[in-house]
Amino acid sequence: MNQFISKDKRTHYCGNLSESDNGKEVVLMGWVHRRRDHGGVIFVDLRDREGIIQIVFNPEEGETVHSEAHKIRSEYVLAVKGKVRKRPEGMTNPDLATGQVEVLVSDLEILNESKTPPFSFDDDDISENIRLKYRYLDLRRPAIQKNLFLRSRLASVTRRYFEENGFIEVETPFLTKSTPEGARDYLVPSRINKGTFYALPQSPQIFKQLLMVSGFDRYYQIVRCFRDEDLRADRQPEFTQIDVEMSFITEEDIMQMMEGLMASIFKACLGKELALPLPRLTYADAISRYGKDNPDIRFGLEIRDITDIVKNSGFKLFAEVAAQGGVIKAINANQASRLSRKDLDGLADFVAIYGARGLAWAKVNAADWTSPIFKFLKPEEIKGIGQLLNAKEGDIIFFVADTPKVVHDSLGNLRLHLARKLNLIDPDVLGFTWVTEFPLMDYSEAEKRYVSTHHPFTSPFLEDLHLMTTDPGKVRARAYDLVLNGSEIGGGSIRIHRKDIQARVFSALGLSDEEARLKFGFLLDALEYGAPPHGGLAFGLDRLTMIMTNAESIRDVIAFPKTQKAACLLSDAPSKVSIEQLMELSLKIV
RNA sequence: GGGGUCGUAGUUAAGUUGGUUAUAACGCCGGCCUGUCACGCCGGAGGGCGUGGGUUCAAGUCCCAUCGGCCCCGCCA
Repeated sequence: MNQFISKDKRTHYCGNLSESDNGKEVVLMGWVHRRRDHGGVIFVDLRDREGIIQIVFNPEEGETVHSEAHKIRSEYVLAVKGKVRKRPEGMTNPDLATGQVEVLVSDLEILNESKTPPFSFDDDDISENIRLKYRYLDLRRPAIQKNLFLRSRLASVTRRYFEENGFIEVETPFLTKSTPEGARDYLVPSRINKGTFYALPQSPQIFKQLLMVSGFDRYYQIVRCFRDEDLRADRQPEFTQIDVEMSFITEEDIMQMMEGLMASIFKACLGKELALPLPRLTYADAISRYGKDNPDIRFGLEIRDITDIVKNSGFKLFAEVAAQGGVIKAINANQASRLSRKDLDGLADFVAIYGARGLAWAKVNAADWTSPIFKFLKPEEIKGIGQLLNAKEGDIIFFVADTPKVVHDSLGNLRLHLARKLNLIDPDVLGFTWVTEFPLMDYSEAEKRYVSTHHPFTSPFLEDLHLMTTDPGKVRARAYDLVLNGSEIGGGSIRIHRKDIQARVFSALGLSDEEARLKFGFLLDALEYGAPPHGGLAFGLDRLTMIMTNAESIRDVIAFPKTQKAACLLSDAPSKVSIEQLMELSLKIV
């Protein structure tokens, strides 16, 4: 035994064999994907990470091997030696990459048996429950392997790009200090310092800024980050960031550098050329035209403001909303008249999710509209709306009247919903856009104060500084997000490097000197020792991989993901710990 | 914190207004078969319906609670 592994080394991957290997003696290792036993000849589809090859056991080639082959079952691990040969005329399999050839086996060793797997590796609709419990089997599926190979390539191209451009990769700590701004932290109790806690980083933000103070000039890191917030199809509690920071630069320099990175990645991973520079939108435009700060620009259906047209409308709701400082906006779903009355009612339910109390609609006919609100509107209003939205016969216009936030949320999401329903998105188009000039701060109703849109170290536009005390919501930030196909794949900013400006921002955020010092003291100290002008950005590696692989869930691009309840079904984490462990940490469960 | 949806053999699903031994396909096991590639043919085993209560003569079907998967709102600087 043990002829294989130690002596007869593997010569080829299964999936790499082709006609050019015809006649070669090869040694293969792999898993039994399927077995077809014809009584005489036995076919086995042998699978490894590169693909599948049909191997043949023929009784005429040796009775011992053939009888051993009878024992083979699904997912057994085999080592075989044999000769590659072209398949006989008419016996090729065009559905298989290696379908022109097969391997006639002369030696077989069953390296390991396998229990019958709990699900089929061909099946696409296995419950995630089962998939995640047996993740090591789920990961045998070629589709998922392909995702992880692309992810690895993406990371590798990224490293090469940054090395070529003079960046240094520096590791920053995972056991660090809790920063109460922003997301919830994952906490780690300190045994040595009882009653105190480390926090796992939500991002290496402060450390990378410190590295700029230290003079490293150009830093990057592919780094895990942690946020203890609720999960979504594109959100995991631990995720990977491509983290970047540069000194002595403006936003133009960063954006250019990052566009180069995107071009390298898409070229190397997907063979796609990007047209640079990438398009740009201001935050204000993104919101007003698309209702979102992560607009999907691959299709139209843009939002139009009709407040001025209908503020004195005979339709009382519009007039009232306008009088109360709300807005009335609309989108034209071109040629959507095939939507049924039932569909339209469904859309009203859809926008209700985002707080809209109603969804008015109008089917555009040659001479008039079919619409519940038609009779309330004056002819000039109908004309004005029709012109602004370029309405043609067969179109359906949708209206929402409410606060700006509700209008933008509901129409922004309705726009996406309709695009999918009406099949308006070309899957081959890459909808890149930068979104710039974010507001520095938003008013938080929950906290009754202004909070940072991005983070408190983001530099304001200097020309907006005078608004800091009078109208903080109007101050623009030197921040920029990169959006791809309606997904925020990265974001960053020019940072504050001057202590006086940092103090003004903290004060606008309602942070006292003491509080600021308590939370970020070490950064503030550092800014006093010759901090260079600097800025950076971070990409979500998982989300980028998701888009590039067309994955529907972030779990499909992460080897061992968590469920929506933040659990790992494979390892059963999180789990209870012993009382001894708790005592050692001086912790008590309340 | 909230809304929605799902949980029935190993897997994927079907199970009408509650009613005899709970279906099917694939998989699995056994037999036959020398060219298939979702091989074919014959035969067989396998679950008591996520869990715990309850209503009822009778519950997979109704009610309550609970656990878990997924999607979404809030949240995610």
